[in-house]
Amino acid sequence: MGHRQAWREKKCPHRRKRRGMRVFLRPSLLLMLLEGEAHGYNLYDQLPTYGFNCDRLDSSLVYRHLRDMEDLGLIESHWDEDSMGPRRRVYRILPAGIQCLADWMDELGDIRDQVADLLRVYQLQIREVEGPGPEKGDG
Amino acid sequence: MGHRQAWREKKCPHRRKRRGMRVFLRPSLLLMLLEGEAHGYNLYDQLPTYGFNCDRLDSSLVYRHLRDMEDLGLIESHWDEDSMGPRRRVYRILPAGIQCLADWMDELGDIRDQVADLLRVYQLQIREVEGPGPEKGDG
DNA sequence: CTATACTATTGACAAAATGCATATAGTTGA
DNA sequence: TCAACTATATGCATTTTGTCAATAGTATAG
Repeated sequence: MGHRQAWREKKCPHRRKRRGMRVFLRPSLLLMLLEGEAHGYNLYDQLPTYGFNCDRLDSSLVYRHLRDMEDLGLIESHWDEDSMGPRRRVYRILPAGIQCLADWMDELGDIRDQVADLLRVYQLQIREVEGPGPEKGDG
Repeated sequence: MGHRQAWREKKCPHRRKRRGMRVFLRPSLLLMLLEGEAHGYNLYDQLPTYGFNCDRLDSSLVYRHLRDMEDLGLIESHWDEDSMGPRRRVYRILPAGIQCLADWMDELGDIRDQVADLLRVYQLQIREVEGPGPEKGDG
C-alpha cells in the first residue's frame, strides 16, 4: 500500500515526477477494449502487461480517460448490476473508437521510428564522447 | 513527407491539440548538445531532423526546457557576444547531463519496446475484429 | 455489530506542462 | 522609418496530471 510514493525518495533531480508513458495510456485502454468489454478496475489491473508501472499510476487516471473517451464517442458504458461488490461500469469500444485506435497506432508507428532514431544517434555519439578506446574505468 | 500535418483541418475530435512528442523534447535537446555546443534557436531549427514537427512546437518551449535543464545542472550556458545579430545564449552539456541522457535513453529503449508490443497486439487483434477472411459480409 | 481490507468509481483541488501572444533587441534590406 | 528575420524571454490561459478523499458494496476477523 505504501508503494505509491517510493520514487520520491530516490534522488533523481532530473526526473521530477516521471511523466511519459501517459501518451500510451489511451491507446492501451482502447486496445484492451478491442479485445473485449471490461470495467475500469479490470483495465487498471491489466496495465502492467502493457508495459505500465502501476506504482506510478493512480487508478483515477484510468477512470478519467475512460470517461473522456466516452464523451468523445469512442467507447460506451453500462452498469453491470449482476456482479458482486460495488457496481461496475463496463465499457465497450465503438466504431469511432476503432477508427481512432487505428489513427493512434499510425502515430505510434511514427513515434517508434523517432525513438529508434534517437537511440541510434545516441549510440553513435556516446562513443565519440567517451573516447574511441575500449578502456573504461572498472565497469 | 507531409503525411503528418493538416491536423488542424481534419476534424479529429479525439485529437484535441497536442501529441506526446514533447516527452522526447528534452532527450533530443540533450542529444544535440552532446554533438556540440549550440544556442536555442539553432536547436529549435534542428528539431525537424529529430522527427519533430515545428509547426506544432513553439520555440518558447525550447527556451523554457533549456533554462529548466540548466537549473537542474544538466547543461550550462554563456552569452556569445561575438556573433552578429541579437545575443545568443550558447549551451553546453555537463557531466550530469550526459548521465541524465544515458538514463533517458535507457527509458527510451523501454518505450520503444512498449510501443512495439502495442503495435504487435493491435495487428493481431484488428484481424479478429475485422474478420479473419477478406470475404465476409456479416458475422 | 464493528473494524478492517479489498474491490470499484468519482470528484475536488493543486501542480505541472503547454499554447499562444507579446515584449525586447540587433541586423539587413527597401 | 518600416518590415522581416534572428534570438531570447515572460505572462496568462488552458490542458493534463498528481494526489487525496469521499462513497459504497462485500467479505473476514474479532
